Amino acid sequence: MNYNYTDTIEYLLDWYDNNARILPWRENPKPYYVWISEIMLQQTRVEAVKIYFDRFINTLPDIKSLAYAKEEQLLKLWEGLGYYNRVRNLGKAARIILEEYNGELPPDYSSLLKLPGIGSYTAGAIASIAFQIPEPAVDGNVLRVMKRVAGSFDDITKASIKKELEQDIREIIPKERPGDFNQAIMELGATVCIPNGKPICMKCPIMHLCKAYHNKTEMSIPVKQDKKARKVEDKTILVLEKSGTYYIRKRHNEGLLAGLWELPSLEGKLTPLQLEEYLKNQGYSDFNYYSLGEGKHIFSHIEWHMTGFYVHITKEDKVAEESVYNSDISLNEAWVTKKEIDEIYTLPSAFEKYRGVLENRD
DNA sequence: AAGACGGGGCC
DNA sequence: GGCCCAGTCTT
Repeated sequence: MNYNYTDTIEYLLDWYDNNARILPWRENPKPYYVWISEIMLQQTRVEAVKIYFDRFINTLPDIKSLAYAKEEQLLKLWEGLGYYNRVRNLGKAARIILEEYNGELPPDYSSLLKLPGIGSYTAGAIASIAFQIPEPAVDGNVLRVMKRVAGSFDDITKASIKKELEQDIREIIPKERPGDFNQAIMELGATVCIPNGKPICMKCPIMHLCKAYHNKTEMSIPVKQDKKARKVEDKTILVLEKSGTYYIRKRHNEGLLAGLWELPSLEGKLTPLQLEEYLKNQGYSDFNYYSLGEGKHIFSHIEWHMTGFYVHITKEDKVAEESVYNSDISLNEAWVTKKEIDEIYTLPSAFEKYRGVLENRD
């Protein structure tokens, strides 16, 4: 397939020189900064990443500090960004880099690709941007822009289509400014050849050679296979309060929000009567409660429909005290203050609505 | 090849 | 309410 790549390069780089946004990780593109920013940017918008990036590199300024950071701290720095395995993989990769690469990111594509959390896109991005190695960095932007330019109705959700485009770009990527070339296409995709709504073709430096523009098919490209509907789950979220502390517990180590903390969330939508029964079973003998109303949180593949209750505990059975005390050793649950939740524990955004009612004591 | 994995902004 | 974002990993 002919994308008129050679012509494209000149226009693209020239446009990039005049239109690149000023971004924190662009000011000093050292490998560590490029790496952190690229991991954060996976499936995440530039605007959301900015604040997280600055805080992260100020707290953990180099690979060594990242390698030695505790998982609790890493998760806290990532709280609200989502896809939490990204930051766990960052830590793992940092330790591999210390052991196997003398503490420096390896300046070659295949070594980068082997590190946890780094796939073909990120390996290409780091190689080209941080090390000026001519490797492609094909993300959603690049797929969209290139398929529009080519006027192609290929289904971009297919892995084979992405691989093919990577190979095509590998053959024409300029040796001089490979990182700027990759970033130019992404920048074009993010600001001109946009995903939602109508692309601003009049501002595009390569509109004269864009087949989709010529054929007026820009709104029909890229083609993506339909994804299946989300599963809906009913949940009951509890804010259990006892002498100014709140009950939180650690989620299962596998699956959604693995290993993060949560306000107790029960399967299904409990009625007040069922709630009282549950609380008594838990050993709470005296309490009062009120409804916190409905809430909804949408994940990529699941939708939580929640109902919440605020429960003030005034008395609990000896048995319960005992069991809480015993299981406390596992560190899987805790009664903590709002301040401690804010500063130490990672509570994902799904609980935001109910987290909002927590108050500091005194 | 398909599904799991977060969260938020824009239309 | 749906789409999709500077994707990767697992099954």
